[in-house]
Amino acid sequence: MPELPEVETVCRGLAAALEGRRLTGVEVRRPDLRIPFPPGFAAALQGRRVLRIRRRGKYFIWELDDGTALLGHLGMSGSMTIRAPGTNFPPPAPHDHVILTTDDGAQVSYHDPRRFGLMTLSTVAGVEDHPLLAAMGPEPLSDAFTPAVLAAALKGKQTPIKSALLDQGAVAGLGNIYVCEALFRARVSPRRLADNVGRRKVEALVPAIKSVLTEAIASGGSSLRDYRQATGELGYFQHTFAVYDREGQPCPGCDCGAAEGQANGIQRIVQAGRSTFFCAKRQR
DNA sequence: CACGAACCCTGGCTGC
DNA sequence: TGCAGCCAGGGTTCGT
Repeated sequence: MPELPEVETVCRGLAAALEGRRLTGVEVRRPDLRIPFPPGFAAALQGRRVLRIRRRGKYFIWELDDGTALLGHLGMSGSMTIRAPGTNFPPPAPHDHVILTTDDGAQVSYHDPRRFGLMTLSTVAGVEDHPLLAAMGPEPLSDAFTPAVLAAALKGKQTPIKSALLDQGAVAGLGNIYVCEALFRARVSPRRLADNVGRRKVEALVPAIKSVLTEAIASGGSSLRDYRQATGELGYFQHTFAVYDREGQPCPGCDCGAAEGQANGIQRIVQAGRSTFFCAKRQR
């Protein structure tokens, strides 16, 4: 479910509520997420103060006051929800796998029906070198992400650009939705081989990726089925999708498919087992 | 080596 | 109404 904008939105919500707070309760209700919790997981968090919450790609990182880092991923269906101090906390729902309590009486629950998410421990000093993060590509919203850097990542790859951009080692944080949207903005066909994306198209892709991610973050992310911000609010970027999940609808760029009986419009294909949505007329 | 398919798991929707 | 089948925002592993 969550791609970079959703994880960023969740981290901002968590940071506002948790930075400076102490974790007074740690309840692990189900230990078998994608990878098991490490031994001593709950004890390592218990009593620690949260100094900072940040994001790397689709991972969240909590920096604790003893140099421990909590490193986690929301997978496809994970969410983190804050319940403010003073509210009546509902009993744990099915798939609430971790419940944290803070010293000001707030509660944070990690909920993940499909259990593709994970949480593990690292250190603040070494978390960037953790095996889960070490091979990750540049942050797309940083100044380090430039056309030259993207071109180098695509060079020689005989896989479609759609698949290449989903590779977290090329650029961090993109998922199925935002790759489709960025390719549309840059007018690049998802079927074009990565190695055959010319310099001008790479130069269009970089700002397309940056703009779609920036706008999605400003909208609180995209809520399709169960995604929510940490505050419980829905994101609303899904109303802005140009192509994602819009098969058969007119292309918002060239309006093909709008006229009666006209064959064009947004089409859906499958690449590497995932749906791709695009306009074959506008994206080349 | 580099690619795509299969798989991990559950829930929701579609169509018969 | 019931249920089988398919699909889903992620990532890893296995086979070609």
